[in-house]
Parts: sequence; structure tokens; C-alpha cells
Amino acid sequence: MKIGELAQQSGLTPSRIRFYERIGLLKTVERRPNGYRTYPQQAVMILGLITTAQRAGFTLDEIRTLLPSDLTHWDHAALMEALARKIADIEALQARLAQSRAHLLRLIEDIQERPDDMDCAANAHRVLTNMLADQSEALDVTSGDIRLLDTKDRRQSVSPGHRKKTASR
Amino acid sequence: MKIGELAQQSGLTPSRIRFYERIGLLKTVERRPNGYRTYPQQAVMILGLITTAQRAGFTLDEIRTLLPSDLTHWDHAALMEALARKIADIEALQARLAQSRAHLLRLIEDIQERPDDMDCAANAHRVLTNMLADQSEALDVTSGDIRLLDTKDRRQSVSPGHRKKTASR
DNA sequence: CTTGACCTTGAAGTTAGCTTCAAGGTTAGG
DNA sequence: CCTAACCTTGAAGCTAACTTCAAGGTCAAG
Repeated sequence: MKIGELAQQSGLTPSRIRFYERIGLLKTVERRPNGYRTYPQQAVMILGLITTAQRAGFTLDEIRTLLPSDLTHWDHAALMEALARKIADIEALQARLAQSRAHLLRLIEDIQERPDDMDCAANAHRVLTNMLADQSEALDVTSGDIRLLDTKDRRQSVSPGHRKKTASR
Repeated sequence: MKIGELAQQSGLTPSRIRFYERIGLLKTVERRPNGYRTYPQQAVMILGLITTAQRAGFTLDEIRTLLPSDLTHWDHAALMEALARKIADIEALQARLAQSRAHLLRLIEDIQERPDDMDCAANAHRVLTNMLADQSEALDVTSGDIRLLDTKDRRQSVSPGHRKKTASR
């Protein structure tokens, strides 16, 4: 199958597929005499696997080191270890998020609990001082990093990029 | 106070402080006749506020629109709205994280529950198929974005960058 | 009057994960 | 044969939040 068809079937853009090839993530590709890329059916599954892993919080780098060239020959040990580590990362992040959320809730309360005899300016100072004091206490929660965000419109739904009438710009 | 002292007191690097000025985030700065920047004591608090807000998940852009030039004159309504929105963002992300975590746990179980009569290759295929099926079901959890990650070593603890003996490179 | 720590500037580099662009080759249909 | 839709490449651009670099000015101590 050519790259356009693979793009359709996987829901990714051709540029993204070429990018994955360039960084050594997608290796199941050959060339026709005319230079066109050609992919086996399996490539659809590999791309699905990649995007699923991404959504679970794996970086492309991590995915590359885990993905075997043959989908039936995984490094079982490395895979399980990576999964466990990723879960731990997520849990660390969850802890951080819970902290941030609690922090913000406390802040809202603190702002609203202005003593009747205090003007806004003084209240602002009171809240600020509290907040900066809070902060200096919590300097220990270092967590492993994970990128699980920016989850907006990564997927092309109706395959845009057809250079026909789309003509935006 | 000069920029080096502010850097010490705030725990940020001078370059970062200059950067904040450049993007219009830190405005309380004047110049001495020799061109050196000079800051009021208040600048320490402003920088503390900025990093605290960052750790709560606010982007510098958001912080800039919320930060008043005078720390005692906040846009109360905008601030409360932003705090509420940020909490909602965090909660959306928490939901996503819980999903990802559950997904990974299910995956681990699924891998380990290989039927005795199945070889690794066939098991790999079974697990893969399950996973990609799972994924197509959950296509609705679109969340607002938030950047709350990469929380490793943003702070200079012992003020590196003194061009004395540090001499790395 | 020299040394070294500090300060200045603008420009470019970093990371991740792509997209976009420019300039061109290929192919199927009419 | 022409056109439109596809394909190719390498290079550059994008975002966020900084850092690093190069080239130079300032200042206090010895």
C-alpha cells in the first residue's frame, strides 16, 4: 500500500508517517522502482500501536526502544518493566496534580475569606504572603517526567490536506 | 537591587529574569546610569508568585494576563475565573491519567494471562488486537490542555553559572 | 592598570513531535 | 498532451520556556 492509503487507514498524516520513518520508529517500508514508499498491511497495526502508546504517556523514543521489528517477538522483560515504570510515573503525576488542585482550592478559599475589616489591598497582601509561605514548605515532591498532555487534535479525522478545495490560505 | 542579587533571592537565573522582562511578564525594573537593571524588593515576591503559578499549571501567557502591575490591585473576577478553569483543567487531566493508568494495568494483566496452550507469538497478536480494539472505543475524552510536567530541575539551588571554577566544558 | 566578577545586547540553540514549504518527479484519466 | 492528484526530498518553521553564546561594557580590589 502507498503512503496515502496507509495515512487513511491509520488516521495519521503522510508527513507524520514519513517522520516516524525518519526517526527510525517505523521500519516496515520498502520502495517501488519509482521511488514511492510501499507498506505491508501490518504497518496499520504498528501505527495504531504507536499512537496508543503515545496516549498512554510514552515518548516516541521510549516506543522506539520497546518496539521490536517483528511484532511477534517482544522483549517481554523490558516491556513489562517499562509498563510498570510508566504506571509509577503516572502515579507520581497524579500526586502532583492532586497537590496542585488542593493548592488552588485552598487559594480560592483564602481569597474569599477576607476579614470584614480588611480592604482588598491588605487582603491581597495577606493571601500572597500565605501562598509564598505554603510554597516554600513543599519543595520535595520531585517526580519523574512524563508527557501526557497537549491532547487536543492530534488525529486527522476527515483526512484534510487534500490540495483540492480546502484552499485555506 | 541588581539582577544577580534578585537571582539569588528568588532562586532563578539572571537569564530567566531577563527573559521574563522581555516577554512583558516582569515590569518592575529600572536602569541605572550605567545601563544595569535595578529592581525593587517587591520583585522577589513577584517572581515567587510567577513560579508558584507555574507550578500550579499556569502558562507564562496566562500569568501575564492575570498579573496586575500593582500587586495590590487584582482583577478579582478574572482571577477567580482563571483559578476555577485551571482546577477544571486539572480534573480533566486527572481523569485522563486515571484512564491511562487503568489501561496500562489492564494491558499488563492481559499479557500475563496467556492461555497455557498459546505460544508467545499468538499471545502477542491476541494482546495487540485487544489493545487496538480498546483504543477505538475511547475516542471521546478530549480535555483542555495544561502543562504541568517537566518538573525536574527548574530551580537553581546553589546558584551555578559562576564562571569561576565550575568550568564544565 | 590589570584581573575577575559582574553586567549588557541580540541572536541562536534546546526539546518533542510534528507540519509546512519549495521544488520537483509520477501516474491515471480524459 | 494536459491536468490534477499523488509521490519524492531536504530544510525550515512551530510552541513553550528558557539557556547559551559571542562580543563587549563596568566596577572594585589589589
